[in-house]
Amino acid sequence: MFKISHKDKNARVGVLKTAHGSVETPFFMPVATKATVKHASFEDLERMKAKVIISNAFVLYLSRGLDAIEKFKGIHKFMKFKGVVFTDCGGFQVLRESFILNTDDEGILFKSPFDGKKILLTPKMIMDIESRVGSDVAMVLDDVVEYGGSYEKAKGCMKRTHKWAEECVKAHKNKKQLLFGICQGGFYEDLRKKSAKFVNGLKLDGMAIGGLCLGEPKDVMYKMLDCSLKHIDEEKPKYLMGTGSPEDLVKCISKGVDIFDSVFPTQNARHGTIFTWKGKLKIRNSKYKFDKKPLDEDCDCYVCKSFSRAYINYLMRISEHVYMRYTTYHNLYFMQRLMERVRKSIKAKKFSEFKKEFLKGYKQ
RNA sequence: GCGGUAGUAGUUUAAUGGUAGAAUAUACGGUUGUGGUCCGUAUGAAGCGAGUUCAAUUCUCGCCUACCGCC
Repeated sequence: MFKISHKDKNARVGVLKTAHGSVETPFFMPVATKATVKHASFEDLERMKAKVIISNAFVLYLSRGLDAIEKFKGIHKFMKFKGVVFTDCGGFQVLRESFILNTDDEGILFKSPFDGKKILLTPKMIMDIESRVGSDVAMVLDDVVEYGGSYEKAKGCMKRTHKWAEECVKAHKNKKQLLFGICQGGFYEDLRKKSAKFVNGLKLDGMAIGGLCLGEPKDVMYKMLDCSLKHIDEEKPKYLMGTGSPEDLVKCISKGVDIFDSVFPTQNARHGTIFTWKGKLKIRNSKYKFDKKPLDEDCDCYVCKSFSRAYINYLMRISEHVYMRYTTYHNLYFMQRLMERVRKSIKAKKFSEFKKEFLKGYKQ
């Protein structure tokens, strides 16, 4: 399932083997919650060589996409996506106030944003849904606590997360599908340790660290990440959920993280923040009004080859929404190339140099 | 020429005899397991002149401008 091929200190390159092909880690997954990456066609994803995406099984279920997906014998054929698909479980949606009604030990009671119906999501149920979606990697149901939540609350969520993880392992029957666990623990060191140890002990194909990047200061996030990573077996694939800024990825990879997903690159793209090898560029700013340069001078994506900053700036100012397609494409392309360079440098045992140089050049 | 109506941020507008509110535009930030194309902060306004009044963007008059009607 997962094999580490190269190591450079804590950073590593590995291969994750799934029902729809093998992919090299570290990698970044664009988010396709509702079976599409916003403003990116699958042709676009193929062209930028994004081989893994993550969808949300629970949202697919709520949006009544499941019947059609089953008719197509799985989400890959439904979306016409040739790569690997992860599915998230809906646990993160507890942080959306308009979405959640209540949580107890049995599961999470949601109010569907699509039709207002009440739905109790249980571990068993999400395993069934994820299996029907037919993703390559399913995530267990977890209970996330917000930043600032009390120790007692974080502890309660953690215990629930553990109980549900056991139930998911029991309910998971799909042999073609890998199952990843998620550890929690809020922002308390002892809980992080406890949770990582517990979930690490279950029969799972990979380990995710959840509940981070929720608005906490960076030093807190890295501290909590360290606490979790320390208690996860080295040979397991390690997935940090929800983190997606270029600097964070490079830093987290140096700590041994293999897999990432986040809306950060796509959301920033829609809001006009462009990732470049020299750092963030806010394409709406007036200084780009007449700029003939490409979005990123060091990028060879088709957007950078075709269009000027002035043009994208203009499209955004007049709300011609096609700019989102261009900026989304560029940011995701950037993430893919970043991961390529990371893997290459680890293989050459030059990751720390790469990291140092990248972070030096990448201005906030 | 006569009569009517209206003049408030760049634009569209609100309220008011006493601190002129918003939307949009502009400027700059933010965004991290997607409730979206979002959010935050800042800049920015009474056509001109006179009168009444302690105080006028507000009431009165004149001028100017725009629109409408009439000759």
